Amino acid sequence: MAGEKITTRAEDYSQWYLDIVNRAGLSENSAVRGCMVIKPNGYAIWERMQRALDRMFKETGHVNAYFPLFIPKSYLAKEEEMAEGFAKECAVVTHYRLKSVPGKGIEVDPEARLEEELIIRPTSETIIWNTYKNWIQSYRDLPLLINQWANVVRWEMRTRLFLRTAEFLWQEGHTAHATSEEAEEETRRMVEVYKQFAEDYMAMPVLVGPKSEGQKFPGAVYTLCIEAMMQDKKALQAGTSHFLGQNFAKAFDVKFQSAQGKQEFAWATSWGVSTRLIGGLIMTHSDDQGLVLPPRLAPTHVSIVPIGKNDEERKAVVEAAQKLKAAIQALPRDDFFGYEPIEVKIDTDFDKSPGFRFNEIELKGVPVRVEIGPKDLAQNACVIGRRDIPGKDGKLMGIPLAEAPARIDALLREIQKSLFNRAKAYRDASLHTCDSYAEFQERIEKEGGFFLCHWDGTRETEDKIAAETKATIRCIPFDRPAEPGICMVTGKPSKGRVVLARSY
RNA sequence: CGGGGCGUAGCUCAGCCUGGUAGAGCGCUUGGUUUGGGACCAAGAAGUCGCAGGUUCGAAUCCUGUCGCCCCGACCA
Repeated sequence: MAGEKITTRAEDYSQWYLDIVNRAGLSENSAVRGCMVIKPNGYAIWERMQRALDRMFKETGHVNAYFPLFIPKSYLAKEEEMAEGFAKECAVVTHYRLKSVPGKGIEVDPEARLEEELIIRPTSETIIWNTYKNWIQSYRDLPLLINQWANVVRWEMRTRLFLRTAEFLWQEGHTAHATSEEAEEETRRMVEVYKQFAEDYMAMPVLVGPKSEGQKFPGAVYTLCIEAMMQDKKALQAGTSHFLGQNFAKAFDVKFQSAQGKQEFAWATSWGVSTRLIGGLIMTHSDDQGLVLPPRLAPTHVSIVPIGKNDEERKAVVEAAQKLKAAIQALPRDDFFGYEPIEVKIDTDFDKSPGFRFNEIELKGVPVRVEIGPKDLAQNACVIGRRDIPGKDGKLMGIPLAEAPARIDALLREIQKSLFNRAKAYRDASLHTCDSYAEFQERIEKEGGFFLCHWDGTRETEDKIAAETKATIRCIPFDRPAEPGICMVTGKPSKGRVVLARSY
């Protein structure tokens, strides 16, 4: 396995993605169809994401709680649109006991059929609003701002590691408010939190805005999203925030008494991001050498590679590496790394050649690599390599060891910025304005990308475009120019441009 | 659920057409030599050939069934 190069993006983009996931040890397919095992290297990235997001949720007034995995089947039926949207992909629990059958092993005990079948949550609105009914009586109980970190199951027909799996990890925020305005504010606030997380931590530029009617969450009045462009120019829905109106309050009879003494239904939002973000992270930054991680989400920030031929040399370079590690970790901490120390690993695997070790570290996406060999030590220096410029090109030679910690600290911040800038330049270069449907059809096929086009706002036209081009309306960006025009398909009036793209 | 492909060592795969002792490369283990961009030598461990049945003196190989995986399509807030 080691020693082999990964498939290049130009050769086969899907295979490249799978190679990165495999070789960087992020996840693998499990014995259960459609379900992945998240391996330690992959889970460490998720933990970093969780930490940053959780802090942002707390800062906006939310608290965590936990609701059950199982949902009575009848709950799903209470909100009609949701039932319709999710019915086709629900796993159902029908029995609560097995029995041992001599000669046949273990079988489901037919005597142990559940009176009411349970579905495994595809999302938790129903069980949560059923609970909120008991929690909300007065306007003084509002707003209720709750988040949960959980797993959900959606029985997908075709799965891809991280991007679409039958079971995945996510967070789902579920809030209740006294007024429509407050709930809409919350919906907007949380999509902005997602944007900030995507751009500041993942270094992944996103478009922000509502989904079209055809693409919104079932049960929502409207859905806001962040939408990112991958390196193959396909779109990835990276996070969604839904304004649910009073749909769930009505379905579960959640009323409160207002200050004026009236009984009113509560207003709801829900919002979520998932382990899919890891797929987005990979496809935004990684290259043909392997994974590239933005420093703020990298589990290891710096790998030090001591180089030496014999015990005497090795002892000296390892000592220098340890001293450097201590000096880096003693740097003052700030918000950039969440007030945590810079993570430094020392790679003492002298049995492998230095070249092999450099390549392995690049493959794993570590942002900064430091090389310390006898030649460096002779002049009290080291070599610093940056992952965003792989190979020898990114090496800074002869950095004095005394200066190295400060240089590394600055470099990590620079890499974070440069990854974002590079991704944004790439995205912007493939963000086109297009007024002719014929031109759109040709370009979406030949070059791909995001296309800002006029659309008449109807479901029929959206469906027609999807059927003919496999492209969907990804987002109606908030910052689109207020520029009325005519729909490129039907010639009917359009209020402004929407973003069309093929997507994951 | 339709169309195509594939199940042989941890991984990638050859062997199957034309039945006759289970193979290679990588990885792994041990020992030695190496080490500044994917080192080398030697020895070694490792496989119910997806599963079940059938044909045959004899099946990885032929036949039937079955399970699983991958790709394309349908589906996907």
